Amino acid sequence: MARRNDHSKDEIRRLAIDAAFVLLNKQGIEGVTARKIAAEIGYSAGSLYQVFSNLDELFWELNLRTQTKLMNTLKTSVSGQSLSPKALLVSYATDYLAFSKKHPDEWSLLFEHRSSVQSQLPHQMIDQIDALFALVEQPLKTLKPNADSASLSLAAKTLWSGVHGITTLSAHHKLFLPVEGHESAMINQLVSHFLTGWCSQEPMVTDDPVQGKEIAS
Amino acid sequence: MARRNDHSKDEIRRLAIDAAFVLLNKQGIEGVTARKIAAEIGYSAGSLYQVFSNLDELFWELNLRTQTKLMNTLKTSVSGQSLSPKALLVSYATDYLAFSKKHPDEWSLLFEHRSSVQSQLPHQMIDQIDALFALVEQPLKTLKPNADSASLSLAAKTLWSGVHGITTLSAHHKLFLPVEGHESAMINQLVSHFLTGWCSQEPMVTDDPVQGKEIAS
DNA sequence: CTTGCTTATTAAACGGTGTTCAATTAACCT
DNA sequence: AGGTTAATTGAACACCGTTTAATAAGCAAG
Repeated sequence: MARRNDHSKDEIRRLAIDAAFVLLNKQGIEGVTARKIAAEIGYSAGSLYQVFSNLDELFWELNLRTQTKLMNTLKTSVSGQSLSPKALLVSYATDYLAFSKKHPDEWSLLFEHRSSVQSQLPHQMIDQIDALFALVEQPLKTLKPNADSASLSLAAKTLWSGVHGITTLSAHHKLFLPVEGHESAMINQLVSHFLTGWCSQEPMVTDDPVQGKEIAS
Repeated sequence: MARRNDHSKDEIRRLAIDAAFVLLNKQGIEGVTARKIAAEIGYSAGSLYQVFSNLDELFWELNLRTQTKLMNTLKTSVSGQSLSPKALLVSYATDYLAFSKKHPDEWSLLFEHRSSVQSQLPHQMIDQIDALFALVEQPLKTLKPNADSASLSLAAKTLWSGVHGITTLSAHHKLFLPVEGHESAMINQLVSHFLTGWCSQEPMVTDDPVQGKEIAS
């Protein structure tokens, strides 16, 4: 058959992404294949290549969708409430962890997918990342109103990397399989202690206790 | 051909793992395929299944090898030196990060590989993990000699999850691509602040600032 | 209304993957 | 020497992403 004109290219793109997202959550990453997506939307696999240059492009779209969803979750869950800076950060972190548990395959794809053609992430993705760190920096700025932008950015990245570490190890059941269910306590501990240390920190500390140790490239 | 008796089963197993390890580092995870491994050791792909029940089993062996190597790196790099607890932890963390940069594919396989048949990790792997956390708990115990085993364990897991988070986001170029090269500063900051907070902590704090927030399973 | 052009669509093919299996045959045992 | 055992392999199977030639539906012009 040819030129059915049932759907425009944009419609097919959206249909494919929708179907792939459902497949991702139903069957996991391995379940998202060109032929399955195509079958799901009533087209053949080849047709996908009229709309995506390759499957990687579709995976980027899935990840963008996941990240948008994650950001909306974080933003809306604390909306209205007026929490202390620390409570706010713990709340964000808890939601981050909860999201990874609720949508494990979306989360895995977001952080595990490696583009074969490592171009650079789409600007919408960068925007989402910026928005995430803006969210984290906000309560930090409340705690340290005089901190400059660079140190706020660094603190946010450090803290959130820690939260991400707890989340990713928990999600993949790595490194401490036997003892689970302690993630919540770990998040509380990490945020609490980091904030205590950060707030009690002398401004402008070089902070390099191990001399002569450099990272080998 | 049949029954060449060139090698025993154990020898073939070892040959295959060796070849796969070389392939992993030369061609990345995608480069480790049954046919390539077999060709490398002068056998056919089918022969691998006389020695492994499937390729997953071989991947476990690769990961075990990587983890052992990582542990040896951590242990030997600070041997002899007498560092402060904090400097010791920073040193471990720096080595952890450096390892991920030096052997990116080994590291990726270790933390990204998902067994299709999710049995349970081999006991040697569990032993290595225990050894890692023993290493981390040691300086923590120096800092807090009276801490009970459970809180030491929790602190070690929390701190190391944070270190792992920095490492994994750095290794995968995720979440903060634009600003790189700050990993070292982040590690220093994380360890410093966490230790400050942990040491100044009142013993037996329930530590739950956000009430009514539970993680949805 | 028919002709012809355009192009969306697909089935088939290509080279790859992990895995299985019948056939082969070398090594061992009697 | 002959028979048994089992290591080894090539081919097959069912997938995968991707490409492509063939098809045919829609459209524009005559």
